[in-house]
Amino acid sequence: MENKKLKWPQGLKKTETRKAVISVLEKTEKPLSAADIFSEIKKNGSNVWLSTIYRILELFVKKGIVNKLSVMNSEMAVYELNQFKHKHYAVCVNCHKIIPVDNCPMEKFVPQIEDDDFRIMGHNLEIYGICKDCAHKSNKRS
Amino acid sequence: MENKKLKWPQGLKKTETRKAVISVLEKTEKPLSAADIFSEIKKNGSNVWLSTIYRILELFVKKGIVNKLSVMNSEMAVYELNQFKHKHYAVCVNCHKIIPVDNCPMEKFVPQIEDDDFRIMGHNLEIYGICKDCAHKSNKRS
DNA sequence: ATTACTGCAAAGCATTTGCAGACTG
DNA sequence: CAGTCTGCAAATGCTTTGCAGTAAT
Repeated sequence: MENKKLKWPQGLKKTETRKAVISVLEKTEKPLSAADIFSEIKKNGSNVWLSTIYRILELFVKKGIVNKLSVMNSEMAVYELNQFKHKHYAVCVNCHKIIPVDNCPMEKFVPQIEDDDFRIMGHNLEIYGICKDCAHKSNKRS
Repeated sequence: MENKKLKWPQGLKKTETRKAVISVLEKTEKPLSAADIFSEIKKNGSNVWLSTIYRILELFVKKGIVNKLSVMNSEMAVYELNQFKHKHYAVCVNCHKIIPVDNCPMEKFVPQIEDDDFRIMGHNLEIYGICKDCAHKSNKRS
C-alpha cells in the first residue's frame, strides 16, 4: 500500500542502473543476490554488467540503505533494502526458499554477555527447516 | 574437564588427517575455518593439503558430527564439532572476534509461521556488536 | 568542465573436482 | 587385496579491481 519513498543518499549520483537496483529491491519481498538483481535489470534491456551491480550494492550497504545478509547453505550473499523494520527469515534446507518471519525472539531477550564485555548492536537470526512445498513433495512417494 | 569421546562415524576410515581435524576441533572453543584447521595441522609437520581438509569437513558435516556455520562479514565458512549443545555466537563488527553465548532466546519462542507452512528444524543466531577490546581501543584517542 | 560511474576484462580468493598413487580395514 | 583417501593440480564460481570512456552535476 504505502510505498515509502527512499531518501537518496547525499553525494551519490542518480544513475539509471542505481535507480534500477533500488527499484528491483523495492519490488521484492525477499532478499536477492547480486546475480538476481542483475538478471532482473537485464530483462528490461539495459546493458548492465555484474560488477557494476556489486559496486552499487557495496556502496548502498556503506550508505546504510541496503543490508547484506549471508544465508546458510548458499554461497551467494543476498541483499535487501534497509527498511529499518526488524525482520528475520526462514530458509528451507531443501529448496533454499526464503520466507520472511515477522516476529522476533530477541525482543525480550537479554543474552548472558555483560555490557562491559560486549556492546550489542544487533543480531541476525535464521530459522531453517522444510517448507510446505518440499514437505508435500516428500510425502508423496513418487 | 570431561572430554566427551566422539563416536567415529561408521564406514569412515580413521586416517591421520581425519583424526587431526577432530583433534583440532576438540581443542578449540570457537568455530574454525578450513584454513585455520589446515594451518593448525601443518604446525605438527604433517603434509596436508587444503582440499583434503575441505573434503573431510564436508564429509563430517554430512555425517552430522560437524556443523558448518557462516559468519557475517566473513567470506570464509567456519566449522565446529556438533556437541549437540545449543550455542550461539557474538561477533565483533570491528575485529571479527567470535564469542560464544550460552543462553538462547529461541527456547520459548514460537515464530509466526504455522507448522503447516514450515517445519522448523533449527535456527542460527548471530549477535553482532563491539567487543570489550575494541571498545577500549576506540575510547582512547590514540 | 570535473569528477563520479560504468562497461568491460582480468585478477583474486575460497572452495570443488579429477586423477593416480597411498593407505586403511 | 579392494576400495577408500589424499596429495597435488587445475578448474570453478562469486566477488573485486584496474582502466579508460561516459554520464551526472
